[in-house]
Amino acid sequence: MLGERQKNILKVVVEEYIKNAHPVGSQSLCKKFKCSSATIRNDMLTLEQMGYLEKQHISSGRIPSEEGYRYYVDNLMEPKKISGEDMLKLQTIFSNKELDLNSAIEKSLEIISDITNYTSILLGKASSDNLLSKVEVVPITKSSVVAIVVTNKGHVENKEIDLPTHIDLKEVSKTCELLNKMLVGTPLDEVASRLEFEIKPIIKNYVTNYEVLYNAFYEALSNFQSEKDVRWTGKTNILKQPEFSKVDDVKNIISKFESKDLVSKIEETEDEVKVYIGSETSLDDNVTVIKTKYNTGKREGTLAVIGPKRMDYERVLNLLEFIKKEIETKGGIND
Amino acid sequence: MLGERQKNILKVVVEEYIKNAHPVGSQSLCKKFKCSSATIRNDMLTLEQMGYLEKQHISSGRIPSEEGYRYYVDNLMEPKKISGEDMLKLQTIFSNKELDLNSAIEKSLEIISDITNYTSILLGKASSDNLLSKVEVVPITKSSVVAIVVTNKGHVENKEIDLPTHIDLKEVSKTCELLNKMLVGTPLDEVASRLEFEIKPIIKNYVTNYEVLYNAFYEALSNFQSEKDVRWTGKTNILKQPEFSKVDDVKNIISKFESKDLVSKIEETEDEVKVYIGSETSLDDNVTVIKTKYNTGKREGTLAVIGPKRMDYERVLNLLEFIKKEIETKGGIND
DNA sequence: CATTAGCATTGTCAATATATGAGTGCTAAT
DNA sequence: ATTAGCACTCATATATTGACAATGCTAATG
Repeated sequence: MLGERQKNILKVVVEEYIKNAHPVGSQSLCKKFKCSSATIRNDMLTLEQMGYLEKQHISSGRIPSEEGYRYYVDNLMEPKKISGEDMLKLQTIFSNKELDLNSAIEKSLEIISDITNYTSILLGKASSDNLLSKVEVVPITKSSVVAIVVTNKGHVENKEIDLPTHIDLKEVSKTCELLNKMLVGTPLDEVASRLEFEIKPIIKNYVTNYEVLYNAFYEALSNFQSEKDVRWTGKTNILKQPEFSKVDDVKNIISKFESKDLVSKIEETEDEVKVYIGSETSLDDNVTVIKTKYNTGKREGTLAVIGPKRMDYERVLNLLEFIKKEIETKGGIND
Repeated sequence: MLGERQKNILKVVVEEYIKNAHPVGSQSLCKKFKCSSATIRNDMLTLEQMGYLEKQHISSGRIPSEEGYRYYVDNLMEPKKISGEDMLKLQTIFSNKELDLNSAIEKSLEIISDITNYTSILLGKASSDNLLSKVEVVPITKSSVVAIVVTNKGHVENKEIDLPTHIDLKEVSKTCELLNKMLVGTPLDEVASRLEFEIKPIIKNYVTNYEVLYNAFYEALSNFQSEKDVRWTGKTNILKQPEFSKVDDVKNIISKFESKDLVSKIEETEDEVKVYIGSETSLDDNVTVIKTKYNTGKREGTLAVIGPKRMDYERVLNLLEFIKKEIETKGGIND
């Protein structure tokens, strides 16, 4: 078990390191703990043996290990209130009646990125419990139409369909009507299968040239299903952090940001605001991700802030909690 | 004026440097030119004095200057034919009847990025000569709708509109009908002004609660106007090039990539395939951009490849020219 | 007059040495 | 349990050196 002073030393080391990004030596803590550097060193040694602190080399000061951050977040951090200044900025956004919810969310993430110099991500509109709400077809040229699909949560996707020249436009709108009649209310992830097993047999009888048309719609609708809406704010902010001073680290994190499975890695998260440190992120060992889902009933998505492990946990946690709450009340009221 | 041998030396230096990224010394060219290193040195000196070559330090080999690359592209490069291998890859894409044009274009840029390790960009659907072709409103909840706008080129945009609770849905669809009647066929960049000066006076009489509704549509439509479609391929490829071995250069180019005016910087270009070197790019002095517009009548956009100044000019130029031609024929046929 | 051989010059790069300073671990004394 | 003191370790910074790769220049050559 950790003694009281040891806990406090760990807390101070984490907070100092968060602030300055410099390893913390024993001397610098003497006044604060009213004891000699040797005493601090002894405690630090214990903390290191327990896995909470590390050294970069044998004679460097201590920095928190991943477990150290974790212990700090779970036990040491005092959930101070969000600072008045921060709160003010956010409140003016959410109380602005002119601003619709989407824009308010985006703006609030911009503020987070600005004041913290971290990167934030907004993942919108997970398609899993979206229901198909309308299919629309708009002719573009003689041989092509745009298929537009709208969900009950207001998510819109579109796909251009090139038609074989021998298809009559009437056939197309007939198909569209049918799709509307039969598919409205279907969860998006079931659309493809229902299309295949329920619609296909029927369309066969109604529409003369059903096969080409069916294929086109099938591709359009299933393509839609997989697309996700991702909004970055301050994508390169994290590079300003001193931990990213080596080329390889920079290249590495950037390519992670561009990778295709990033969305799924961020997306899987809980309802509450949660902290994922280093290896817990399944994204990159050098970063911390603080994220949460929001759900207004009408709309849902994920908010995430990505920063160095040396992230200002207290502040970001507070900010995200506040924003989540604001979104959910503002979203609720407007319903 | 440059002598024949001098031109050839410049040509070889550029090509060697493109291939190896190592400064080219006088000795290494002796055999090729059947003369002593001193002779080469003299010529190199002349080339340096004329601004075509540079040294990194007093005793390094020579590398091409920006003007050197320019001279090479304008006068020295022999527009060899596209290599059989490259052509084959691209042709299979464009001859694939299953693939629609958009996907074919994207796939072809993927290939360019793959084989060259450069970054490519596809800018779709410049809105300037898009005509508004349909406005659609889909109700989402009691107090919100999605406005969907389609252009004659198949570009779709949408915007959620939060309605004040006291507005009847019928008012909304009445407004929508009116917009369709009056705005279809209008160039996108005129929509906002026509909305204000022509529609507003009329809507006033037709719709009881016109103001809120008008504002909502105004915002939605003008917001739409400014959005652009950007597709990156191999966004981080360029970082693999040896010129990006310093942190600051990497951070710099990445933040340029994320900057908001990037689109406009890339977009302004000519119909033919053109080369912009270093400072000519107005993007970053360390890169070369080769770009072109394509226009199939039905669809238009910009293709661009971004690489180091030490870019393989011949190859990329050929690839882009080929793709542009393929797009325009394939696009034409499908009309 | 263009070309060349020869040589001093100038820079990079890698290896080596050297000093400095920050911080530790350990031990013996308090 | 705490502390003072000391030897030790390592990072960082700086200077020195030699090997090497090119260069510019000059004087000789065909």
